[in-house]
Amino acid sequence: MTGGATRPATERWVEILEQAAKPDAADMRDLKQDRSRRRLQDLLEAATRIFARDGIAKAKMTDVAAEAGIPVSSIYDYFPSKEDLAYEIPILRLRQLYAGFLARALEPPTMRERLRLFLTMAVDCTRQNPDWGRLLYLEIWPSVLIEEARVRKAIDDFGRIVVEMIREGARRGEWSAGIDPYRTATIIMGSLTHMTITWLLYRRPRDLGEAAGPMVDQLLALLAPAEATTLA
Amino acid sequence: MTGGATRPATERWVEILEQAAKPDAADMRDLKQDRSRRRLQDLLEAATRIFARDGIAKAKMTDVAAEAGIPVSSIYDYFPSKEDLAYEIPILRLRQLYAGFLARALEPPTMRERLRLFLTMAVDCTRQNPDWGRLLYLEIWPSVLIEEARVRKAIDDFGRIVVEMIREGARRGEWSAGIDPYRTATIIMGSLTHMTITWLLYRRPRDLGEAAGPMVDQLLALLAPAEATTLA
Amino acid sequence: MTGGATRPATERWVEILEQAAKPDAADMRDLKQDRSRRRLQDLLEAATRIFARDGIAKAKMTDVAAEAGIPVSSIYDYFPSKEDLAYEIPILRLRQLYAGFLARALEPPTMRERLRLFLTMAVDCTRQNPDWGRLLYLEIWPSVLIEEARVRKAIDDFGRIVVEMIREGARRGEWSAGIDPYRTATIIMGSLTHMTITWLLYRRPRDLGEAAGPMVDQLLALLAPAEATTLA
Amino acid sequence: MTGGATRPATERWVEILEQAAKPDAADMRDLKQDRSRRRLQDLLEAATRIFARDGIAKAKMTDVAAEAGIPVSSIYDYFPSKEDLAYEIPILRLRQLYAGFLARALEPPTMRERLRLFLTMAVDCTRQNPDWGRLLYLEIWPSVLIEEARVRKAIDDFGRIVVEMIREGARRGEWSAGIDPYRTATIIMGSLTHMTITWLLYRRPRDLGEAAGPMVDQLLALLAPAEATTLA
DNA sequence: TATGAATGAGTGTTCATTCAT
DNA sequence: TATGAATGAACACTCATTCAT
Repeated sequence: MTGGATRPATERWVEILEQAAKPDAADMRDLKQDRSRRRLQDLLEAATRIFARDGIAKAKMTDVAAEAGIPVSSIYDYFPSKEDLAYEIPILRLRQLYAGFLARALEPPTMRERLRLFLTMAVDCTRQNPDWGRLLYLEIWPSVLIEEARVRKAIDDFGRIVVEMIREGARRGEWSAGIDPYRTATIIMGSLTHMTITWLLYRRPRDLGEAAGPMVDQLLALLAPAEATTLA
Repeated sequence: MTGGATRPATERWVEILEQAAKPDAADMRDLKQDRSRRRLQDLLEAATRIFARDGIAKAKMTDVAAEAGIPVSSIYDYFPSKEDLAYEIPILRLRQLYAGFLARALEPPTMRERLRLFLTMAVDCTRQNPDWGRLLYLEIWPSVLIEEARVRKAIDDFGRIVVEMIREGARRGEWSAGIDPYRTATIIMGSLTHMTITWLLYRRPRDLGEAAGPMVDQLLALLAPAEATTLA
Repeated sequence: MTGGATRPATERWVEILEQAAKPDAADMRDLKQDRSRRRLQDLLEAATRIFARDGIAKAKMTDVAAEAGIPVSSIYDYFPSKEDLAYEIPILRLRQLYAGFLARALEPPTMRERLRLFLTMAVDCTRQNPDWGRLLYLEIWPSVLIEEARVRKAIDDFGRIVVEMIREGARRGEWSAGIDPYRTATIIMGSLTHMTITWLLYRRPRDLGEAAGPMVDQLLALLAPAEATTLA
Repeated sequence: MTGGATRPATERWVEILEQAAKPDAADMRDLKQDRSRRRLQDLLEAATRIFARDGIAKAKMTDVAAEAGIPVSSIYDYFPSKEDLAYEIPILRLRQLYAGFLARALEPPTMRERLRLFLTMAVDCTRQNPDWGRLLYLEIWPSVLIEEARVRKAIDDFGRIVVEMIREGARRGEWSAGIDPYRTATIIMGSLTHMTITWLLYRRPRDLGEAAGPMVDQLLALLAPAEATTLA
């Protein structure tokens, strides 16, 4: 279990993480032009702001275009529809999150610390870009309508990674193998999501980053060390 | 339990609950006609289905009317706008939930059991009417746009009640007074919400009601008995 | 002047006046009930106010009913449509004007004085009830759409009476027979109408009644005495 | 005539006329495209016809669009609302009238002739485009509802110009300084308006242009030469 | 007669998307 | 590639009028 140096990076959670961090075919396009890349960047940022402010359904392409400082029709050079534009945003940034975590995931020696790092980075992602958080947590994630595979996958990857990290931790004996990884993942993710949404809607707690620490601690405490498990 | 028979029903959580269960002025209107009441009922149910299916922003009043079997213009006899119609739905049903819990809240002897009852009833509410759940959890609750006071209040009441019940439990010594009621409430509500949303979107776990029990158990275990406390 | 006692009341202008002052078949109805008459009165007054304020096309029956303090559907007991209600108002009041003038028309000895009386009474009619004036001058009279015979007739009667009075004055030798009665009537009526409309729209001149006197004087001066005519 | 050749063109009536003939900021827009200009022209003409026929309030945008041969939504590329479209019509054409008069206003040597020219041109404007006349005289001018500054101003300019021309004539001694310019202007404008409206509604007199001459003559006769004045 | 309730036909306006240049 | 201009398909909401009671 405890993994010697010989074990290749084939732990399930790393596999999922690596694949989640990898750009997919659909994104390989427009690396061509330079101005084009900048415009795309502007566009995505503008769209994030507008969608976060008005909601995807009510947001107007004119507003997005104006915010980005480009003509409306140019948006259609990059995305085939308003929804596609909206969906691309969480996909890209979640990929950044996954890539960022991948780069540092093996630094901490324990799964507990790695999980803490992942969750903290996720909360930070929203804290640093609340508009993106609003878009993800208030528009995309709960949307009845979004069935587009790529978005769903990007979002679901989060859960998968957490579940697999919990499993790996159990495998390594960092906590009891009796723990239900799904339920625990639900508690961890649900709690952080709820805290994040509350912050997005009411700005409470004032400082999301500050509040995240103790919350994560308490959540990780659910993963009691194997020998001491009392409440699993 | 501490309280003697003399303690009047002025515990904070009961106060909030009572007031949350009370119909407000805006609803006192058309109890008059009988046919009218039926139509209103039909309308609300139809609207719940349509809004759950298409989302509020994309739902068409014609669809709602058709589903309810009434002319579009009749909807406007009851509600001034599509949004008002949509918002009324969670308000009414949450009130029912609060009223239902109020009726049974004092049956269990401990706050722990009362909290379990409340949470179970809440989950059941969605299980029995998934369309309503979709409307509440996927459309209304996270909506960036909804600032209408009555909806926000009805939703926030849920959190207030949970927080105050946790406080009351601590006061009674059922668990440690050191527990942070807000964080604990966030964990409890976030976890259940997350589970519910997952069920609504993916029908996993298959049986929400069955999964709720263990989840609630585990969440209530966070409210560990105040070990050294003898008051409990 | 000329007219001896033997001349029967068959002067053309009197004929037209008498017939214009007579209620027509369509009005003979509802003299029945007493409450009904009162309601009708209220209704007409309320309608005058609302139509004057919002214009006939934009005025709402609900507003009229509310202003009159009766249910909307009751309006339809009296008038078959919004337009009919609107048109009845000038018809009735113009008839009052004609009847009022008829009662006093023979008091002054000369046609000049009679004409002055008629014109003054007409201006007074608006001054005393500006809402009615707005309805007549700004809505009904110029309306492209109104072709209903009764309204057109009631309005045209005014012109006919003026024209015939001018003719009668010429016949009597009060002014030159060379005067074109149509053109003169146009000048007289146009000038007064223009003054009235200006007053209705801008409240200038401040005091319509006061301004009417000199205006009527100047207009009647157009009807120069036969021997002195210079500008006919 | 008082002024020698040195008198600059600062006579009040010329000032007003010049400013009334000048396009305002709001019209400077889309002179760009060529096709666009043609479409706008078509649109304005179509709208004139439809509004003249049905009245502004009852006219349908679909009808206007169909008449213009363009899609409804294209109308909104030019005007923000039905009313704005309707109001622009008299504004534009009155400006043309003012500009046309400005170009020829100084040809006749006397104010009397200039006034005659102005009034004749105004009547001609309606005669050549009766639909426009209907819109102006039967819909816009008397409308209770129109308070839009630009329309009111365009219309009021007419009165201002007439008043100032009368004043200038008195100043030059073409007629008595004792004449009340407002009342005289009211008579002149009211008479012509009344004649015009009668023509629009009943096509009487048959030939408006023919009837206008004698009418203008008679009206200008009100401006009797200042008897003792020899300058005139 | 009186009226609350019901309704259908109507309409101005919006906006994502397309396409000629 | 870039974009201004054009457009069709929608849609929430209104309101005069009707009618059962």
